[in-house]
Amino acid sequence: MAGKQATLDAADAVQPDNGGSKSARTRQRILDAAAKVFREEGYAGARLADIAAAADTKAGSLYYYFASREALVEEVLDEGLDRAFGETRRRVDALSADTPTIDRLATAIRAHLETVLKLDNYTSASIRMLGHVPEPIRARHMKRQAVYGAYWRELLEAAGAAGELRDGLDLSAARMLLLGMLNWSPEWYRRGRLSPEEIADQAAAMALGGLRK
Amino acid sequence: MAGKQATLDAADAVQPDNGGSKSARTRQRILDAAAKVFREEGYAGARLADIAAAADTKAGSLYYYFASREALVEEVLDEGLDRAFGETRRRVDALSADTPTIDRLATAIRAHLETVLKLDNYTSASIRMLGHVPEPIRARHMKRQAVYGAYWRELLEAAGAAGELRDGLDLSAARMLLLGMLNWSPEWYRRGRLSPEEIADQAAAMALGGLRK
DNA sequence: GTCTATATGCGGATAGAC
DNA sequence: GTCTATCCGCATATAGAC
Repeated sequence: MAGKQATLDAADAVQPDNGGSKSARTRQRILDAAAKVFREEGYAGARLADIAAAADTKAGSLYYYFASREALVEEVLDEGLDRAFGETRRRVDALSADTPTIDRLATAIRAHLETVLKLDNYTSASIRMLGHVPEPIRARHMKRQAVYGAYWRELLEAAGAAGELRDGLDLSAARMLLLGMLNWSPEWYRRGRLSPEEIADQAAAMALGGLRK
Repeated sequence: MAGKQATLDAADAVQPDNGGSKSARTRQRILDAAAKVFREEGYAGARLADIAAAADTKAGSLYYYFASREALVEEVLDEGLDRAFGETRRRVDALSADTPTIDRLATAIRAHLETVLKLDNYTSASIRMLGHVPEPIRARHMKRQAVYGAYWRELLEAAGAAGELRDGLDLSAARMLLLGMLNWSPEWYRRGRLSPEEIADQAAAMALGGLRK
C-alpha cells in the first residue's frame, strides 16, 4: 500500500459511484484513476499502464470503456471544469441575496482554490494539463471553459459597477492574474503547515486587498 | 517565412552571440530554438525534429552539440532561471539605497513579469516545463531555484520588518500566491491590447494592494 | 560539422483467448 | 469483461558517408 504504483485510496474516490451497475462503477474507477495519474504525472507523463495500475486493471482493459487515451483526457478535463465551476457557483449562490458583490467575489475565490487544494484530482489535472494537450482538444475545452471565465468576469464587473473596485483596474488583466494566482497552486501546494482553508483565506485577503477601493 | 515550422526570427535571438566562433554560434542557435519550441509545445510536446527545424538543421546534427534531449532541457531550465533572477536582481539593485522595501518589491514584481511577458523563451519555457519534467531533472533544478525563492522571501521579510505589510499575512503563502500570479501568465498572455509593461503595472498594483498595510 | 539511414525502445491500440 | 500477446508508429539516439 505504500508501493510506487499505489491504487486509489479512500481519499481519491470522493465522488458518488455514479449508477449502481458494476460496469458503471468500473468505468468510474478508471476515470478516477486517470484523474489522479494525470494530476500527478501531467498530460504526457501519464501512461495508460499507470492509469490501469491505479485502477487495479490492465491497459488493454481500458478500451472496453474508453475509445482512446484522448477520450480519457477529454472526460477528465470536462469533469475538472465542472467541479470547479459547480462548487464555486454553489457556494456563491448560497449567499443571501443582499451580500455585497465584493463578498461574493471572496467566496468564489475561496471555493475555487479550496477545490484545487483539497486535491480534487479532476480539477487539478484539468488545470495542469490544459496547456499541454493537443490543439484540437485544447480548442474544444477552451470553448467550454469560456463560460466559467464569463462567470468570473461578471463577478468582477458587478463589483466594479457597485463602485467597490480600485480606479485604474483593468478587469480583464485582473481576472487573469487572479485566476493565475489560484491555478498555479497545484504546482507548489503540499499538505503541511497550512490547511487549504487557511491558504484560501490568505488568497482571498490578498486578492481583495489588491482589487478593492 | 510564414511557414508552420518557421525558423528563428530576430525577435527570438535576443541574447549575445556568446563567443565569436562559428561552433559557439551554432550551439547557441540550437539552444535558442529549443527554448522557443519548449515554450510553445511544452516539455513532452517538443520533438527534436521540431527543434532542429527551428534551428535550421536536422535532428541528428543536434548530437554534435548536446549529449541528449535531456541535456538540452536542463540548459534551457537553467538559463530561464538565470534570466529571470538576473533581470529581477539587476533592476532591484539599480534602485537607490534608500528606496522603501515595498517599492523594491514592486520593482521585482515588474521585472519578473516583464521578463516572462516579453516572451523570453527561456524563462517561459522553464516555468512551463518544470512541473512536467522527469523527477531527477526537476529535483536538480529545484535546488538551483531555491536561491531565487530565498531572494523573494528576503524581499518580503524586509518589507514585513519595516512594518509595511498587513497583519495576519503568512509570508510563505503570500510568496507562492504572488509568484503564481506571475508564473501563470505564459498560459494566457498574448500580444494584444495591453503591453507587458501595462500588465506588469496591473500586477504590481494588485499585489501591493493585497500585501501592504 | 552536417547529413541520411537505421537501430532501438516505448507506449497506444487491436485481436483474440478465456 | 478482462486478460495476454502482438502490431505498429513515432521519437530518441547512433553509425557512417560526405
